Amino acid sequence: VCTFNTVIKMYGRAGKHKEAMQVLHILRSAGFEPDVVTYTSLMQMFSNGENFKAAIGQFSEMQRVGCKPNVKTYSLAVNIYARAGLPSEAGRILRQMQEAGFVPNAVTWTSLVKAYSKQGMVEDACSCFAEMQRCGCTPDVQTYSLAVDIYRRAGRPSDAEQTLRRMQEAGFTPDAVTWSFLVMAYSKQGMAEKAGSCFEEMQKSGCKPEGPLLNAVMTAYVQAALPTHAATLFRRMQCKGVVPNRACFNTLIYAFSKNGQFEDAKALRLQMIEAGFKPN
RNA sequence: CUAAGGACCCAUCG
Repeated sequence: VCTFNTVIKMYGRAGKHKEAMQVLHILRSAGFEPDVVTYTSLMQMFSNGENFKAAIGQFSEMQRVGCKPNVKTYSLAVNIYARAGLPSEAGRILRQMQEAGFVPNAVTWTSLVKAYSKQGMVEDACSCFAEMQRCGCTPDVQTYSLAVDIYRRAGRPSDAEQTLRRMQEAGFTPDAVTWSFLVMAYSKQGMAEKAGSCFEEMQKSGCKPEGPLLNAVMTAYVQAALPTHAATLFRRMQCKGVVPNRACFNTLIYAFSKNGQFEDAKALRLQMIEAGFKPN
């Protein structure tokens, strides 16, 4: 079964749903029964393909045939409902999991926090984050990052920052993703100076500024009508060896165009191509 | 090392 599961996983990663399902049939005709890993792999495959109905279909099917989901399976089911924008269903799965005698872990809770925050349900997301801790589950970097994201979505940058500070007090080091949520929280409110100081603090703390984060800071400057700051930062970071990604180029080309700097925009487009990115 | 959670762009859909 392990062998078949591996093959299913590989087809799943390649997005080859039909082939994966064919392997499932071969598995059965070879006299084996799919196990919890088989079903979880299939759920993951459909979830990655954004076919949430099929993903949950596998979850139901396994239970129908008496294959018991485990913590990973339940966590994935919560995440599927989170991504599908169905937070109450996600919460239902977590309760169902507890009733079945399983203890939700950081992965499970993080998915549920995301389910609520994605739908803009700030209060529910926050109480979920609190309940997780009441249940004795310690949030990790990813959970804290999503907690910061709750306030970013809600347009509350100071609460976002407070969450990041609490995370540090709890002994965790914010990573590039955590910082990017905070930067975007400030960016959304036009608070470009705040975004810039986050960027500096982040670098001092030893976190490497990767493309997405650089883009978040540049976007903050552009939003605040400071395209020149964005351009300066872009060049300075390039000299420092930070590799800009496609998003950085797009942001800066947009900034130049909006500012009437068409020659700069055109030059950057060429530079973008040289860097191996195709303009769309 | 058979399966689960977080950011930007791209893609997709509206």
